[in-house]
Amino acid sequence: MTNQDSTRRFAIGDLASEFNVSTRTLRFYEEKGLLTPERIGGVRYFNAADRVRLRLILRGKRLGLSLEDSAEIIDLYDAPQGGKRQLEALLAKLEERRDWLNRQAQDIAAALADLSAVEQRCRDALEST
Amino acid sequence: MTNQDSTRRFAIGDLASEFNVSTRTLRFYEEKGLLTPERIGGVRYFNAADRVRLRLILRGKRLGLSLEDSAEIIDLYDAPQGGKRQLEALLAKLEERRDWLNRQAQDIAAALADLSAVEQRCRDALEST
DNA sequence: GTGTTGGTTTACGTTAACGTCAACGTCAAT
DNA sequence: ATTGACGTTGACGTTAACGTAAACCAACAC
Repeated sequence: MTNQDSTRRFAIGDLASEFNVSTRTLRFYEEKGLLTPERIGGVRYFNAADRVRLRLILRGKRLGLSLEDSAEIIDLYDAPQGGKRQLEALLAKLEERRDWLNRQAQDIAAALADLSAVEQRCRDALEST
Repeated sequence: MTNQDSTRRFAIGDLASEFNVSTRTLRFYEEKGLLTPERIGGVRYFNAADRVRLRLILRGKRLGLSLEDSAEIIDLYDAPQGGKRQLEALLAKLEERRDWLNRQAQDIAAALADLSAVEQRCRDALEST
């Protein structure tokens, strides 16, 4: 049962093809401190945590975040430790993020509404053919 | 009652401050064919349609679209005319867009879920203080 | 008439996020 | 021993989306 567990390591090519990004991209992410693969004889080996971070980075990208923003957020996520002061600051940041995500959701809802309207006009136009 | 109506024109500075973008940005958008202001003695005057397009462009940006993508979509929206063939092609494109928007919504939902989890851990950590 | 405000064009600069070589090492298979 | 697949480090190239500066015009305020 200890197969797909958290001790697994991934070569750069494997991770790249799994997430459909280039190896260059992964090296770039390491360079930027977004990923921190282990090095064995110069060769990179990514672990499960790196994989999770990569997933979050790519989701962030899809949502229109810069790598820097994603990095900041992910670091926040990894960080629920520290004093009361720190934790409260973290909660505040999380609140900001939540607001942002809700605004994004509103934009999407609006876009979907617009799209439906256009679609309707389009169907009407097809009717009158 | 004909005040804020569709015949209004906007100077570049007005539109810029209303949408909180630079005038450079508006000129750039014109250059790219995203906006097509009228010219009176060399000076740009934007109309209500330009304003709508600008709103859509900025929403597209927030959702992570490139200007080119936004342009294509907006042009689609403006275009429900043409033959049956065209209309059906348009419907297909709209469907793609809808799928994309739904995926975006899923990403947001996932991000919100993650955020809630972190928030919970954070509150727990605050409890044990 | 001389600022101040708001517009114009032209053109070079900048940043992010990689792409794209080049030149090289390494290990297993033929 | 050489071929091929996979890895490495530079280092320069590219594209999008503007920023920024220079040099200019037009109108209005004082």
